[in-house]
Amino acid sequence: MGSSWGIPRTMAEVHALLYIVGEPLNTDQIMARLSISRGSASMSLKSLHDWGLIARAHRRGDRKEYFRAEQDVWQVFRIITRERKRREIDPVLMALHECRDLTGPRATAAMRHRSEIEAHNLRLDEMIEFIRLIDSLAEQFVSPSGKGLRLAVGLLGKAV
Amino acid sequence: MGSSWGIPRTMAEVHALLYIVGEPLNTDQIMARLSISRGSASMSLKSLHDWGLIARAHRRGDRKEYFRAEQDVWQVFRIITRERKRREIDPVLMALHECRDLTGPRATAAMRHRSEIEAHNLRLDEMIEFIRLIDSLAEQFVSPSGKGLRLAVGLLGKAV
DNA sequence: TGGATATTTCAAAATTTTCTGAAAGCACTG
DNA sequence: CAGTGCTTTCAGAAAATTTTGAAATATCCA
Repeated sequence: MGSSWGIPRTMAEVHALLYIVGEPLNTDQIMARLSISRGSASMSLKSLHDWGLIARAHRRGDRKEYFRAEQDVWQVFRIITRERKRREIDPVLMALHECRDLTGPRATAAMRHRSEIEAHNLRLDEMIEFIRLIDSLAEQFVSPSGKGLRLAVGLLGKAV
Repeated sequence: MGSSWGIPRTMAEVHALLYIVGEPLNTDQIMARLSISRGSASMSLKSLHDWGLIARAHRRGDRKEYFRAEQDVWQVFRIITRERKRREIDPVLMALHECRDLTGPRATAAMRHRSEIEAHNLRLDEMIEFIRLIDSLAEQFVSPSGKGLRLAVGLLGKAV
């Protein structure tokens, strides 16, 4: 599933395994089950943990680290959305602002190509405004309260 | 921008160029401007055209084909969302259904691991239901009427 | 602290994705 | 229907991404 979601294949597989198995597994179990290398397993687990999709767990009498996957699909979706927003929207907004700064009032002092620059700026502003909207929409979806997404589904369902 | 959006770099650049320039360009102009090969330009233009992000245009007295980019950011977003839904949600739904079929009533006839299979099925059903919701949400966003997205932004803005 | 076990790192290898450029294909014109 | 100009195709090249595996590092416990 995750491979079409912009997530490395192995990382997606590790998460899928932990999600489906439901109970905590350790690195060796994961390696064996998925036929992947130790390095790969370690990296995938680290990423998944950074994202918050899995939690460390320990068994007493066992020094190995075990990992358990978040089980709530809504929460999983929220986490993935947050990450995608971070990767796909935030940098774009920053880039747009940088572009805008380059042709701001100060930069147009040269007064050459004035109207052309202004046309570009209009277009840029329109785009910045738009991405801002999408950004705040995404923000709602990932809000920790968790209300945004359910609300959207509910509202749009009715609004059809 | 588009490179973090799951779109090939060159394709994104071609679209950006056409969008920013605003007026139609032909293949040679695009090649020159972006320093890319003819094949690459042709393929990118084909994809963009398939998506509906650019339209063919002709100048009289000129046999070359010109391309003009869709100028409305909302429409651009809708098109990209439609494509991403097609690539990221639809196949997942199909895969989930396939999985579900494998462990459906017929398959459990063997009666072994019965409860384990049922637990998996519950999980699977939960996920299918969830992805269905997301899918219909996306459907609203890409609806040709174009109301879905604006509505969502409006509603959620108020709902904060 | 030493030794044993578990985890992380990272350069090189494998894989996947994307681009190139030459050749084939098409369509118009004389 | 041959010539010209433009577009598309696709096998191989290049680039980007991901994985491996062994060495380095960290952790635990006697």
